[in-house]
Amino acid sequence: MGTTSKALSLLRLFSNSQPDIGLTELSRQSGMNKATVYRLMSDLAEHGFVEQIGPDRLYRIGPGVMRLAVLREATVPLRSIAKEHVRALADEVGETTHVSQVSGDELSTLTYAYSAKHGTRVTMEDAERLPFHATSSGLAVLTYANAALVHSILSKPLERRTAHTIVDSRQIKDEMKRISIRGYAESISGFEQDVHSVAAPIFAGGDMVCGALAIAAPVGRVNEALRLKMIDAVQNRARMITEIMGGAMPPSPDPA
Amino acid sequence: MGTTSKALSLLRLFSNSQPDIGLTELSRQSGMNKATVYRLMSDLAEHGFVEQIGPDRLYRIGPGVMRLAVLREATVPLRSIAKEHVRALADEVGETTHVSQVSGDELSTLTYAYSAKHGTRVTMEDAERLPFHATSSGLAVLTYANAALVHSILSKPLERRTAHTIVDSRQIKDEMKRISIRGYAESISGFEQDVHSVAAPIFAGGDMVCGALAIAAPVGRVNEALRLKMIDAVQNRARMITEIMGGAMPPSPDPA
DNA sequence: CCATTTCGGTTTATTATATGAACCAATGGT
DNA sequence: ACCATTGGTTCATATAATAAACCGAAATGG
Repeated sequence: MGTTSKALSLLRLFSNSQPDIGLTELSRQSGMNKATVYRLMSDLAEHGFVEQIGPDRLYRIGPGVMRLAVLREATVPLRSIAKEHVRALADEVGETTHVSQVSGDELSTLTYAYSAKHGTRVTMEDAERLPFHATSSGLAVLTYANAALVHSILSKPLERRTAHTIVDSRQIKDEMKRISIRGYAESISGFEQDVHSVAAPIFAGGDMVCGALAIAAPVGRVNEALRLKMIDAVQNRARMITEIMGGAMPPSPDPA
Repeated sequence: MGTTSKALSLLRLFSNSQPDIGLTELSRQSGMNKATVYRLMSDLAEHGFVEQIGPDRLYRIGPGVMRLAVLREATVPLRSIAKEHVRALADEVGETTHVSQVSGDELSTLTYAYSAKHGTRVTMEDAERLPFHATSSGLAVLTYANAALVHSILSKPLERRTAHTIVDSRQIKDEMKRISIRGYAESISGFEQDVHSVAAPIFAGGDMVCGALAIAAPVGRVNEALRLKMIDAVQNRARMITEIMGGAMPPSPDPA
């Protein structure tokens, strides 16, 4: 692996549940030598991608990424657009909504919104990585993704998250065919127990899938009426976002 | 220079006025060999920091930075907080406002807001880099920055942006002393002709300066009444943001 | 319509750079 | 008082980065 890739892969270790990481811990989790990690992190820090805080010199994501993010949003304003629609959709349906975004072979939460309608709700986490095979968002994206991404995901063993997680790649492919016909993906307790979610793909810049819009509700609350409402609403909103992003839904999926 | 630093420095070439850059152009502007740039950009693309678009394969900032940005905001929510206050301040004063953020030895625009009160206004640019010596925001930050940053900025020659730009480091230091006493910085046509701006520092995590809040108005509109209003409002808002960010304004600046 | 330039990308011998084991000094818990 | 752990440093070794030349394709222009 190239040195640059090593440095960038260190950034992947940071997450919402692990926002601050020490030098030794980074070395452990990355499998790289401590001296190597030290130098790489110093390089990253020099450019503001990470910063060190506190007396124990833990690293965290730095201010430098914000400039790039503002720049990104200036050209591809997916997050700011998603924020509005995620809010509107949550109010409309009365359940938790979120938009996730593809980057390489990762799918992660961009923004989400809760509804005040019910006391119980599905809760979300910032910048959470979503597995493609176990979430409705992931399946929605995978269905319209290029063959390279599909292969990259399905060739590795699929993690069993719950008793309901589909971990057989053949079954996933069958499901993808159904999704391409219906136009939406559905997952019942496949990722988190007692979460029922539906999702629709978002396209940008031609017919390239760039993410997904999803609604997630507690399983017990999803009767057939709510389910149909969720499916209808998520598809409509996803179409709206796609249109604003200058994208187009492919009329029929790649039959290959 | 380390390989990682080279790769990251390539990202600095992207800006609002130059969001898409080709391989050869990157090579030219960075002074690095084309093959080197190619490999570095490939590494960056692999991690979603850049992506290639269109038939001419131009590079632009990729989706990967958004995940990091969301993560950053989850721990240091400067931008989301700034957004609200920048909006409120613009409405309050009737002029353009913005918050900028320090990253390493760079200061760049995080967010800004316009007021609809007047037909003419100072316009801003996303993710714009602001020179420390020629803007009120820059001077506000520099005044409370650590000695290393001050030296790093003032030891290099200072670019003359307009006829009014102060380019003598001794004069800058004198001005910094005055700023530390007054609590705000002021710049009249130092960066852009006919722009009068005032700024106050923002602190976070102790007494570390992390950015600045500023108001900018056309020179012709700034009578003494408006000027005093701007100064008062910008300081109040900056204090509010600092408080929310868990920061503290140092009672008296480093006398060194 | 052919010649030229420019583009993104690739190859390969050379060389500069990254690496990792061992080693500090400092801190904190037992 | 001791041991374990932390962040950080050193330096010989080996690996990975580099730069010039090259390629095919697509514009450019006379």
